[in-house]
Amino acid sequence: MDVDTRLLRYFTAIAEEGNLTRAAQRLFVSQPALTKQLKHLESHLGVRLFTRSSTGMTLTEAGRALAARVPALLGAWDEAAAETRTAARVLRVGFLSSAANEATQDIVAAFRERRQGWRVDMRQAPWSDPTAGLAGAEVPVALLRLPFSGQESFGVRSLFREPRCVALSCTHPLAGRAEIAFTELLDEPVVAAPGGDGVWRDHWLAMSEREGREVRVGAVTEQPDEFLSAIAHGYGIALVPASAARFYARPGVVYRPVTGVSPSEAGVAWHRDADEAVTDFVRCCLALARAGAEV
Amino acid sequence: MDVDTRLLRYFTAIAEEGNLTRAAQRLFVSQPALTKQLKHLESHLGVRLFTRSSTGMTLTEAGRALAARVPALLGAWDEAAAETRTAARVLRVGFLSSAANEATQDIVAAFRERRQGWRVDMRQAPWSDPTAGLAGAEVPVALLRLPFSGQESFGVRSLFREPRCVALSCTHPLAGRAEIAFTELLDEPVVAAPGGDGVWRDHWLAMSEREGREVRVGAVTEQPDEFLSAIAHGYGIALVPASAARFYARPGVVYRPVTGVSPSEAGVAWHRDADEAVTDFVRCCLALARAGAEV
DNA sequence: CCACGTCCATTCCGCCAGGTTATGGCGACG
DNA sequence: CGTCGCCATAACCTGGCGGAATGGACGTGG
Repeated sequence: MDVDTRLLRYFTAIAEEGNLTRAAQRLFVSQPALTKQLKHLESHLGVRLFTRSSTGMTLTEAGRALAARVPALLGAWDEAAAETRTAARVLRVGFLSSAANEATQDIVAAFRERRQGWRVDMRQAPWSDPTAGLAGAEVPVALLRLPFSGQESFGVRSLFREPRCVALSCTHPLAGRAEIAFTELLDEPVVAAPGGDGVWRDHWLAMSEREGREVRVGAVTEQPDEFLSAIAHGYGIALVPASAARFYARPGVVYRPVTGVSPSEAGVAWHRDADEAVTDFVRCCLALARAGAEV
Repeated sequence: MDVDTRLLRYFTAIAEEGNLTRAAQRLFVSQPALTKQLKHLESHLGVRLFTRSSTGMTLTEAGRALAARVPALLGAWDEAAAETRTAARVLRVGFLSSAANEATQDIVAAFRERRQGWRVDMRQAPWSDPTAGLAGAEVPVALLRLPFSGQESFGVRSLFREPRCVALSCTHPLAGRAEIAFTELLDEPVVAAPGGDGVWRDHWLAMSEREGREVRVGAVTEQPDEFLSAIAHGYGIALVPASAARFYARPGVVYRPVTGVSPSEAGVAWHRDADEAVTDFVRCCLALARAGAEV
């Protein structure tokens, strides 16, 4: 009777992968769940969309007809949603923990100054999505950390750089040191972000500074509070922006400067086909980035 | 995260009614269910779509923007589904119990002759939907009984007429009679179809032949088997097409000719914007209607 | 020819979204 | 000021979704 966008995304994933198992892991669901959903779609349409074989799934004539239509359907929905939000004078902004630091409030204030009567709806994203909702079209613009994979398909501007430091438990042997060389940390277990995103994860694990040394993952966390408690429990250490010392001070957690790792870069990213409000927001970001960089 | 067509239909119903309670009964759900679903949609979009008051719901600016888009979205989906079915060489045909009688098989055969390699997918509709799925766009074409309300918005052709007779329990006092006058039946309880469709229901209750006499409804049924068992149990009598005697003979149920009621008219109806396969099917119906009428 | 790997289907189970009924709060209206 | 209509909330129930484990069909390599 009813079809939702999820079903359509499932369908395209299967079509593109040509393989249920792989499509399932790409969508982060189990293979039986996909089987079942696909059956629903097929019985809803009364049509077989794929021919199954032991080598995989291939689209039928009907499946190809549907596949040709689905992107337009999903696009039309995203567009309608974006237009609705615009009409409500609400700008939804994704962000990653403290992505833009102290500048965030100023950016929002500047935007509300520029667009009287608008509201800014800040949505914090989990670290499993370094695009902060941009990739899933949940937000048209986001404050985040660079680089992230898939960056090329969005508009991206750098806002400022800041050094990275290390977060460790106050009980850690190195906690008393004023400064730590990254080479001293190569064998420490780390508290990492989940997910498979390559560039971004590599940056925070400082893969390029490890020269091939293995990473031992002591814990995986999605959100700041989980992260802090993992650090405090001594499950591992982690590289964080220097500003974390101001934003995430907590008993049991200390932050120490680190030498030998590249700085972190904060940025703003947006969907290419976004509306005027988004470009206004980006302008505000850029205007305030200089001020923020000096903090 | 995901939106389905149901949510959009709910939304338009609320927008059109301007009143949750009425929209709820139009959609055959409870009012709290609508409240909850609407909240989901609003929080998904991060936008208030209606302003609530004790006089009802009125669209906000954002709500109007969405309302302007939704028909196109739903239409695009229906279109994509129709095209997919066409590509699969499947024609889905809605029908109402024995709508086209013996002709049905011949029509299907003729269609398969005309369109080599096509399959016809017959979907039986419940009597709560006299359009046999046409109104909900579940099928592009249907075999049904005329008249039904909303008829003007579809293509409609009459196929044949046949007399109506009365179905009654074999224990009924009149069961032994060879023929019955409708005036003798005015005080009998009847087994009726559910739902509010005016013209169609009135026709089967023979409202215009009752001259204002009240109808007593003894039972309401959705499907032939329910109907037959209701008749057999003596919950009431009912007018049926004369052909029912052939299609629905059953122990405990007798069919008797009735005088004083208009005949029943079988027809084919289709969506105006349907594709070639549908018009082919309609042609087959018309070609075989004459043959069927003589049976 | 068999043993194994791959891929899709099936089964069973826990859980949540979406439904229902009952009830509360609030403004409009007589 | 009582009453009615309308929407929100609470408590509860159930069907469907998703997960883990398993089965079955097919191809492939030793």
